[in-house]
Amino acid sequence: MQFVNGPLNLTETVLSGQTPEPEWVRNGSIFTDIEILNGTPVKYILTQMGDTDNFSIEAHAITGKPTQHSEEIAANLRNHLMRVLGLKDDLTFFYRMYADKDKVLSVTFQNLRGLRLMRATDLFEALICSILSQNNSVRLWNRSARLMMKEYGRRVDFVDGSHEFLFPRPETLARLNPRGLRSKTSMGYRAKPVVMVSRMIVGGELDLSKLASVSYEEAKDTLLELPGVGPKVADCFLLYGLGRVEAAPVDVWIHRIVSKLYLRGRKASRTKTGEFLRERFRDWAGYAQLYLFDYARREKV
DNA sequence: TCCCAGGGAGGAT
DNA sequence: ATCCTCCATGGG
Repeated sequence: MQFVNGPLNLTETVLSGQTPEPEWVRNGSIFTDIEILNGTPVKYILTQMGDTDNFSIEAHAITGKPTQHSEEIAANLRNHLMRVLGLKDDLTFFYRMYADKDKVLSVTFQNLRGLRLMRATDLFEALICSILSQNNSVRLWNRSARLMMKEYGRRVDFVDGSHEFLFPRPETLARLNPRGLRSKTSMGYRAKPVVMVSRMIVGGELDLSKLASVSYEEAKDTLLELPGVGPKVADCFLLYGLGRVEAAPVDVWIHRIVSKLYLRGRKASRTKTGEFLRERFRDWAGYAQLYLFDYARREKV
């Protein structure tokens, strides 16, 4: 890949529980996802070649019609991967800056080198996934998302005979009875806010794209008005959906590890923990949070 | 059986 | 502002 800043660990990145979209399907070191690229559904199969620091990404693209221009699709896919895998983020700079500056954070660099922030392709998808993740495990919210796609998403057939289901549109989810959605996806009480937010978008009360052009604080205040959206889900959407790298979602893992590693075991509130991360790491707060989260979860701190 | 998972809402203090 | 309790669901 051209114009990549620093290393990549594709497996760690995809499996790190981020909420821009449902986790890509994994088969060993091969990952599969589908996306609408320039109006065309594309199924792509990825493998990282080489190693973390000297890599390339091998990609096979499969489309729905045999007549599409492969060069254009390849270019679209390249742009898509650059964005969704955060390949422009200057990880080398990040590591260098905090190697001396923060001995706590830099410890996590050891095993997580090449871990990157993913970015959403679709804002609605990112918001719904973030809502599903509340008080839930990565495994379970992904299961609910997949069930929802299969039940309510548009089916796309590919030239190799396979088929996939897209993430449902807000119009579709807005029409549902929350209890029906709940029974088919086992998302529990999260079904109600999922439907309510969908209805707000369809009704024009909520325009997620508008949040991209306002300040972090203003966007967060707007998000906190939404049902099922508190500080953590709002920050997840700001970070993974809108790409606001100064956002630092505070979940149980971050709350624990920041208290332990930075505050000598003193328990700060979740609000204070978020403020601490944002003030300390500024434009790298999202990355600091990602590394501390993955480290905490991996080490079970 | 209890506790936990990338929490949020509503209420009481 | 901070501290309850409840909210579904499945895994350990």
